[in-house]
Amino acid sequence: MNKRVDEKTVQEPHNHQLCMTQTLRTAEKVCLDKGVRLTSIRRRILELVCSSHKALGAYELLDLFREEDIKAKPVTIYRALDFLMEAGLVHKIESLNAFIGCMQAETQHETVILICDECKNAYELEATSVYQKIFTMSKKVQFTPTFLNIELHGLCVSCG
Amino acid sequence: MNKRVDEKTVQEPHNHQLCMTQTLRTAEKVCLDKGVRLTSIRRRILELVCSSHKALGAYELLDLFREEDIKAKPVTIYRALDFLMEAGLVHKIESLNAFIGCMQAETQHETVILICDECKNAYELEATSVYQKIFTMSKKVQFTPTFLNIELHGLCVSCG
DNA sequence: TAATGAAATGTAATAACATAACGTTTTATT
DNA sequence: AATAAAACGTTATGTTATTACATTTCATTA
Repeated sequence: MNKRVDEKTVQEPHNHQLCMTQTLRTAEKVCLDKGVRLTSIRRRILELVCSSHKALGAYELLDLFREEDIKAKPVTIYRALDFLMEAGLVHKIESLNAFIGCMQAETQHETVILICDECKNAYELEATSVYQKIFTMSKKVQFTPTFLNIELHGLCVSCG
Repeated sequence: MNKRVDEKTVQEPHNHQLCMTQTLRTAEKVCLDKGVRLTSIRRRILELVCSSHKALGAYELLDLFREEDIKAKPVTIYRALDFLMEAGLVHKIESLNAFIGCMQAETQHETVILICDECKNAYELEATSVYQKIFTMSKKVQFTPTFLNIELHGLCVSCG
């Protein structure tokens, strides 16, 4: 059992081992489809990001990564995170300068990120209609949208 | 005419001198109502933030502020920004680590921030129904919302 | 109106987050 | 095996933000 998993604070209680296994399998598939390489460093950092549903900072990930590779430097982590974000396997939570694994990298995800300010768990809620509404609004003022970021802070069911 | 104003890139062309005057007047009123003090430092930093519709970083503001107070330090700016954000007079754009003045501090503002990635102008669009929808969604998963941040990147009418 | 306490500001140091530049190694392809 | 591109190593530094503590300013009231 992974010590970093705190199932009580995950929004929907789940078998996290299975959750991770599936996420990693999806990652393999996504990278294969895209013709990009999920190297051992990238894979390991994805595992660390996904080892819980807590948003982790780059330097927290660095500390964890250093448990196995003492010589790792910040840029190692940032390069891996850039790759993983590009592949849609990891998202950055801008308001925390922290990162979460994406549990639905394959499927469409126009999502709102729910962030518990107590336990720092974060997860995504599909919100396509919200995206559509905002895109429509923006077009009315002749704004050409490229990327939408929605972050909702609050307390999760366990902490609220 | 203020050299920092670039009217072409403001979404709705406007008399920016008037825009600033009104924003500052609103700020006075908001602070009076709240019983908090809009000191000269705070007022000056609000003026700088509002001198254009571009999102400005704290250190950009520091450089501008230092034109008048060479001894100013980062914490001077951050303290003023904290105060102004608390009062709802300034918003932080998390995805840019930058700040904008709020043109509607008095009235309700459940807004989407539109950010032009070309000219860096940013402005707010009222989106109450979007907020309601997201709050409703979050409550369905027993999440207690406190603060919602919506940032839309793209190109404004002048740059698109 | 002087005493007082709270709020605001000054100052120095440092923490936290992120990237640039350049050399070396690994990998896939020929 | 030669080659070129991608990935990674290493050092340094740039950027954003806060902590801690001293001093000053301000509003209150004794």
